Amino acid sequence: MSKFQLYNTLTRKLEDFEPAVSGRVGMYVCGPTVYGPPHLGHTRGPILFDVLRRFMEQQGWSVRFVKNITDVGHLVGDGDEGEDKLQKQARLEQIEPMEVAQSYTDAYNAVMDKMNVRRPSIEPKASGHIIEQIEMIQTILSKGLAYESKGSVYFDVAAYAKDHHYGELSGRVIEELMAGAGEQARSLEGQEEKRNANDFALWKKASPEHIMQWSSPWGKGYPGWHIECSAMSAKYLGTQFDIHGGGMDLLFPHHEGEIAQSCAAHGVNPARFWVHHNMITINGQKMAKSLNNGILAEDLFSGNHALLAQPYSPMTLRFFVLQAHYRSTLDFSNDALQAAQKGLQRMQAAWKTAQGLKASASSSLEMADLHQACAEAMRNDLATPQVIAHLFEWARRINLVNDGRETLDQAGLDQALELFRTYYFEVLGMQLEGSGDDQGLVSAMQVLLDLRAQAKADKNYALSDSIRDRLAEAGFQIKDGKDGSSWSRS
RNA sequence: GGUCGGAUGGCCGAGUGGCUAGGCACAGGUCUGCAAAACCUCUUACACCGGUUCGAAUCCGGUUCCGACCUCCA
Repeated sequence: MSKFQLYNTLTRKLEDFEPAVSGRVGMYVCGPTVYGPPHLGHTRGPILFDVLRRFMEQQGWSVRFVKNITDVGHLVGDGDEGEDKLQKQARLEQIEPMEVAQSYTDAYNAVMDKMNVRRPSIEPKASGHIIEQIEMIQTILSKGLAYESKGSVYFDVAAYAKDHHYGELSGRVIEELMAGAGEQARSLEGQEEKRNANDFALWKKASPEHIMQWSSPWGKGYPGWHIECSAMSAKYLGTQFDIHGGGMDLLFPHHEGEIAQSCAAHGVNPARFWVHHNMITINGQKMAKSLNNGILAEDLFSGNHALLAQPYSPMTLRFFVLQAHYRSTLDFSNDALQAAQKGLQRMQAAWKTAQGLKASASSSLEMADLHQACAEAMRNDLATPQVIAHLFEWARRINLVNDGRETLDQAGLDQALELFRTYYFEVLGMQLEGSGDDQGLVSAMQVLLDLRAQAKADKNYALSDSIRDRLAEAGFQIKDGKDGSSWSRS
């Protein structure tokens, strides 16, 4: 059996993955910055790392999965209110940043739940780990790799680069960064306090209108963008853990900064494997506010968006995302989503069919080969598109058996059901949709099917067709088979 | 400008040198009172130009386009 191979951005190669501590995996993934409702871009990473976690658990490893919530930083007068206005308002009318962060955290998790993304083992908030971050900054300061400047603390990239390789993850060359950063970076706030344009903030002095701020040895302020991940991952997973994940857009400067901070403070790269997923585009273009093509997850689910022809369910989204490899860009379009939706329906129908199959005395086809193929695909850098292709082949075989063209004995049938359960539900984390149908609905539908069967027996086709058509309008599809009729949501 | 990654059949999308991924759409067929569903068939597409090789979508070089990052970003 081949080993589990995972692409490591650090080495830009596929490598055999084994947990450093036998049987136990530590994984940290950069979570959302909760300053707005989750959009489609926020869905791919969570789905990928959920699948990675599920797969590793299926290998028998226990996974501690940490995903942070970034709730510090901006949140400065979200509605553009001036300071005066803010101060004059009654306290309860003021924007309370924690409340804003909480509501977006809830919105994020609601979307995750719908997509059947399991909650992490630990979901630490940056605001709850200010002390750890301050301690880490002090450690870096004590090593002479950071400096204080006007109430802020900056990481000294030039000093760090003397003994370390700054840029090892992103492939940036420090000299070029030093040379090129000049022009564009000048306009940024706070540049004049830095020794070098590439230095990044570990701690930022809070301006008066900055509502979220904490006391520190350097005065009131708030932590820099990269330090939270370093501090929290070290706290919950140790100074070095197995996997650090995130989007490719975080490669630089965020993850490069994390590596630098951790190497400075702890002397090691925090993660053995760095795993990055690619971006999502819409009709071939990147999502951007200026292009007005950003789609919120909830918009996709409701279909309430100019670019969407119809709603698409959370499972359609999950299925769609998994049909592309995580390191490829993935393009959203109505055509592509509709194709995914159709395929998903076919897959689910095959599962229902499989559950109703009766065993034959002997098997005319194998199922073990598919099981093997799915396992191989997953071990090959999480080749979920290939797993799905194999599951479609599984569906084809199930349908052949259902049509009486092939047979499965009890063992083969059990094996078939087990395969689908393992890979479709457990590893890919798919869920049946429409499973919210209660028993009353099922019974009522059976009454209608019985009436229609009677009408057909009486050759009253006007009536039987009317039942079928009206149910279709109501969103239920009737399927006539040899052994009677069944229904599904269309 | 720098760094990195792409260009695959009508659409999406796998493909880690030889063994035609898969889905959707279209078309033909089986089945059916008619449909739908299901099943079968739809028998090779890889930006361009060179090169390496017995053999290249896959490796090397060049060209043209596209994208991400370099500034908050999943």
